[in-house]
Amino acid sequence: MDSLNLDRQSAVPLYFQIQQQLLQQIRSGRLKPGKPLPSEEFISRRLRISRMTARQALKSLCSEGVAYSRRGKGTFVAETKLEKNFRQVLSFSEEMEARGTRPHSKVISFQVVSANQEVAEALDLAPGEKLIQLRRVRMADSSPMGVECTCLPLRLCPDLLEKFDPRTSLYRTLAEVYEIHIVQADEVVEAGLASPEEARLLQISKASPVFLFTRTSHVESGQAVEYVKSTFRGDRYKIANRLRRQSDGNSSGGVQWTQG
Amino acid sequence: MDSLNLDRQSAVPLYFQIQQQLLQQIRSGRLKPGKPLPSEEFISRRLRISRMTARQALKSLCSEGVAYSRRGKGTFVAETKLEKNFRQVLSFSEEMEARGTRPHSKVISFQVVSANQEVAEALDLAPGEKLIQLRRVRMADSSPMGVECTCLPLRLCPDLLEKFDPRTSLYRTLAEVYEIHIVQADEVVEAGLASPEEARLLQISKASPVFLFTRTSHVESGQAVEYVKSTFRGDRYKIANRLRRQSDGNSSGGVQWTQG
DNA sequence: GACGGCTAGTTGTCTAGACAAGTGCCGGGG
DNA sequence: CCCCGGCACTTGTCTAGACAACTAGCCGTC
Repeated sequence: MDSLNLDRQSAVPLYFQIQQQLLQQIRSGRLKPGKPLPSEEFISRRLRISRMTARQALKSLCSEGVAYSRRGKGTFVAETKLEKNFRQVLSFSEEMEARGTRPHSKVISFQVVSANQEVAEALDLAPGEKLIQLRRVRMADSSPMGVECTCLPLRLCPDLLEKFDPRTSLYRTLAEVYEIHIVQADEVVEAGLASPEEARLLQISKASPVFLFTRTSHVESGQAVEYVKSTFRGDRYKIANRLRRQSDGNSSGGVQWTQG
Repeated sequence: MDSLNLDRQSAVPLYFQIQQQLLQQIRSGRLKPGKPLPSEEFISRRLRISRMTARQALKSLCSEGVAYSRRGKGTFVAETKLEKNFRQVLSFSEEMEARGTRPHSKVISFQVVSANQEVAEALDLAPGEKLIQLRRVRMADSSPMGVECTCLPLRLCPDLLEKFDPRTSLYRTLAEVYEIHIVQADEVVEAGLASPEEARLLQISKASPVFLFTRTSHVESGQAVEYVKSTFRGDRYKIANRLRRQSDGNSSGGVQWTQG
């Protein structure tokens, strides 16, 4: 009834199969917060695998914040109060879907422009180098949520204007057509007030509070390939985060820990 | 000269000793971003330990975002462009120190109050249960940066009013005096406008843009022990984050990846 | 009843291997 | 010149153990 089983022919690692099955039991509510997960010993005997492999499955759940371990006691399902928002910061599409609304975009402009100093600096471009600039209003159902302006060096994707359908995923197009695989981004968030143009596009009153996001995305070599500035409605948008503290003082989460 | 060495008599785990030494080499600049760390094989031969132990040291650096691994290539020091801000979201003390300014606080009130519904719900309290409430203005040098209101159930720390010096670290006091070890927090960030009182305390004009933070902190069992609401100046405060994308779909950072 | 020791169960750490799979380079054959 | 195979190196996964350290309950002694 524990419905743990393995496909040893599969290319999927054993620990990952176990991790996914446990995760599913947690998500489905069969394993409730605070309740113990099967022990490393139990899993390894039951599935006839090494204890280290079972351990790897449990530890991966811990590193995601889904579970926690206590020496001498066991591994337990973590509380899941913020589950719905957890790790969804800025993930526009996912957040909209979690709310049951369909995300889509309205393209304001999609064109080639010359880089201003700010973008040139962020993307390490030659002065006046050409950019692809894509400005969109991000919508949830028919309600505008934010304005987003994405800049890419033209030389990296010279025919993007023809090859990219702005209603699809930009990142997927970059990966499939140009072999540009973004693996990391640095992002800064500020609180500000909507400009008159933003207020009009977002259908809010002037000087409403907004989030200002500035993101620089990089490929594996560290080269910056994308610069995005966006403005999101403060009344409709929240950032949710889970912070974690490690015993030594280094955080495994996306943010460092606050000292009280 | 690689200055890796072990104290086998120490109670400190071997992998942790290695991790700390590598971390120190990275922080000191002897290992630069993009450069490879010693391979698992090299470390295990050099220190005469098992490869799995060397691996554990490297993996722990990866899980902290200090390094990253590429199958077939090696483990490398992560880029640190945003190092100063990276993972410092809401870490008031550290951010101030990074700017070269000294953080301190001005206590507005430190008293016992009855829980309102919002706090009672967050901390799972009985109706009307007593709280310790600490309101502070967070300052950088002599400039106010934010207002913070911290609430703790009185029954968990009955004599905190006497035992805690508000100029010291609250978390350290909770750990040392009451054995309350906070290991996780869920936080929500909103963009808003300063209220008249906040504007006065922060010395900004009314209706200036501000960040609103709401944090619920938990001990390992999942029990909520702290509820914090704070308001920080939008003109002085930024949130910096590094997002990382993994091939699997499991994020090691604190936030999930945005689809372009 | 209080206390202490024993024991079973659990996670933490560590060993000494194994094979798979991806990367980068070099050299040989076309 | 270009391509491809082989080789060295690396990380990813897995095995089958070992001992240490901690927890919780049980039981007998004081």
